[in-house]
Amino acid sequence: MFKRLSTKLLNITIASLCRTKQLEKAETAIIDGIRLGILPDVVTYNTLMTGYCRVVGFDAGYSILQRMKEAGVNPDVVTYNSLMAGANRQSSLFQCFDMLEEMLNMEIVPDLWSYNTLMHSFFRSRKPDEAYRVFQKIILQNISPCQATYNTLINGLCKNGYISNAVSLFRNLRSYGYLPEIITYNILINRLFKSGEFTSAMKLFDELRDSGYVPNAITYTTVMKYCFRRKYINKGLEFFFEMKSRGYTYDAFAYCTVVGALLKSGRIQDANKCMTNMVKNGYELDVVSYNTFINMYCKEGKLEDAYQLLDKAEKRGLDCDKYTHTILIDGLCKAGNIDGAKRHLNYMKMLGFDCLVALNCFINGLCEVGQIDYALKIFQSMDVKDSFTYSSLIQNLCRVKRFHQASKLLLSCIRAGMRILRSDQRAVVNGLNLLGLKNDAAKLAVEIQTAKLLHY
DNA sequence: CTAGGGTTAG
Repeated sequence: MFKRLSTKLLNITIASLCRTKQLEKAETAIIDGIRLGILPDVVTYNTLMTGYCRVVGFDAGYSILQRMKEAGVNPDVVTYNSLMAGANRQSSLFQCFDMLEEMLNMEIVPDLWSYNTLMHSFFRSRKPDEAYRVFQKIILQNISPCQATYNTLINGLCKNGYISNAVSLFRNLRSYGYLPEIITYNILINRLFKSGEFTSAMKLFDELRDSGYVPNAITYTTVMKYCFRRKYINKGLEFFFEMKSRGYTYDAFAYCTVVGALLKSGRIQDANKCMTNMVKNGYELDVVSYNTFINMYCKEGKLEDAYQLLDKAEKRGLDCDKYTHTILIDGLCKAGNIDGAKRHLNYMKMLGFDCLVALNCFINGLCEVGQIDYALKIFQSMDVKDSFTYSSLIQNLCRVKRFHQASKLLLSCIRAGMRILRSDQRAVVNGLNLLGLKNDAAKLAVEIQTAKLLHY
């Protein structure tokens, strides 16, 4: 009896340590427990495994499976659900599937959560048909879906372009005996915004309030973000004040959203005040918060402070991401430090990050200092480009009246199926006209129309 | 074990 109670206590300790990412301490606690004769059980290992999946990754989590077998503890359905979730977190459908198969081979019966996770994994990998088949399997096996099943389904349908199906599922939830939760609203509101349906999303937001729910931090952060995107800065800020008045400032998500918008709209002092408030709240900075801070310093022109912060983040053991480096490269370009930007870009490449946005910033920076031909050379060396890449070059080619080159780029952009700013298109056509090249201008206009027909 | 929110370039 005493021992069972102790294992329970051990498990609570491990859970708390894993939640706060203190894996080493969790390991120590297990060893200390064994010394005292408290043996870890399946729950101990499952908890530890979840921790490793979250903090390190799937492989690290999977290695726990070996350890538990060696310790003579048999894995159960939760073990495999946890591994499936770990695989899903790093978007590995095949590993998720492997885990399901391994579970079946071990004659462990999958439960609702196994299917929820598998469905989620299919949706994430853009396989909506397979995902839906998992849902049907749940129903056919007479397992009662839970709220999360429907939430996952609604989110996945939206993500894969079936918004109207998701909306009607949402509307029918009551008839299946489920009340939409706040999380269900949040999912649909976010997805409606993401697909450009601003008005419907805002309507659903009102409906959420009318249904007697109080929006939570996630609802507010979502709504704010898309208000800001539409340049409704003050409207977004009103929501921020409203959420603050409700006490929802326990994490950095809202602050980063607000500061990002303030920086974009040039309200740098306000951004600074906001960040100061965030720090005052005592929240420990994570990578995104650092990025936002670094971005602020760059916009203030304080590159040295920005680099000092990068240093601090790295010393704290945080893994900087592609945003961190892109922000710095853009900062260097905007400060006119092309050599520095080039150096940082090489460093970023060496680290293996996706450099598309950083390269776009660099191209922009090169054009800004008149090195268009160098920018074109970079452009040609890129194997992935987007409309931003084209846009910078087209605008700058127009600026120096190289309209023929601009029109070539414009056409290849549209032919590659990318949307491009109307103002860019006009600039090229008008430019040719201005030079008296009426025929070329007319021809380009026709070619643009034809290319668009094929793609939009 | 689980579903929803944040940061980059025109």
